[in-house]
Amino acid sequence: MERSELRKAGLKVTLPRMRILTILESSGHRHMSAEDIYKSLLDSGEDIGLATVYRVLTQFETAGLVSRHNFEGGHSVFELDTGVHHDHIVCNDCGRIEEFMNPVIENQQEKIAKEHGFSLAAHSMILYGRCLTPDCPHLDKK
Amino acid sequence: MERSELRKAGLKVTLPRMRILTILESSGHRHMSAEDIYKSLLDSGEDIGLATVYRVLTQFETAGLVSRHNFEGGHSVFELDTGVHHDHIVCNDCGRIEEFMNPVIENQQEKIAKEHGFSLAAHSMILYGRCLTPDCPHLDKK
DNA sequence: ATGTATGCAAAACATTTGCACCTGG
DNA sequence: CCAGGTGCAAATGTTTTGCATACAT
Repeated sequence: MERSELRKAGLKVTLPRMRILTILESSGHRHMSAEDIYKSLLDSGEDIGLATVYRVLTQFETAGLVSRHNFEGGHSVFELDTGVHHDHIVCNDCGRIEEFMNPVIENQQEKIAKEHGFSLAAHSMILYGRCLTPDCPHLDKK
Repeated sequence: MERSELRKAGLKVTLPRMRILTILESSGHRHMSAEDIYKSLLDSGEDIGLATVYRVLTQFETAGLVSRHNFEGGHSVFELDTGVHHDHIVCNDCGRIEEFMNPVIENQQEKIAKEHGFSLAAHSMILYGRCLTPDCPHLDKK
């Protein structure tokens, strides 16, 4: 149960935190911006401020419950941290986000860091392209 | 000469544009934020607005003279586009930025896109870590 | 009760835009 | 001369913060 996850992180079990966790778990989209989550809360009738959404997400990130990714265009997306590392490929047209994990790339990253005398702390790897699924809007664009 | 580069891009050869090009060419740092460039202009006594710096950089990016990278923390860095693709590894402590190009990673990216049914348009690959150079401040941090 | 959390509004950034004035070709 | 460029200030979009109030433990 998630109440214990919060307590473990030293966070009080509050309604906003529970609701935000629930949305991240049950929304159809694993990847959501703070604004997405905020709107989703409003839609379900909750009266939770956007500032709280940001505060809670930041705390969750610190606690390792959530991970944040900086996408192009200066906005972040959040997702539940399942503990399994992966990177992302994003469709420029429909916004679809898919996850991948490529061991070859992960290995090369370590190798590159070593070659440059760095100890690797993190990386951001995002592929941008166009998915060719039937409902992707780019097919209609002139 | 760079005047022709500008003309080729359909841009008038103006003082701000020349100055910004010069800074990008001759500054010790290949990677600069808009603010960095703006400050550098002020230091050399130029009276050029920050808005102009952004406008010019955006035009240069469109013209392929400059490339922009979205770094962590929601700010962009710009660099002269030499035509040679590369990615970046950044020191979290001293901000040092080094460039690399790894053919294995580039290949895997194409492969991943294919596997997911995407046509790849671009990618952002940034490694974050700590460089172990003698003057890097992290060595002093307690 | 008491230290945390929250809501709201205001602040902080990075970046963009509207507009009157200036300037390169 | 005149389209395009620039400075400045105001607007944007995203995220953070100050503060008085409300809540979990």
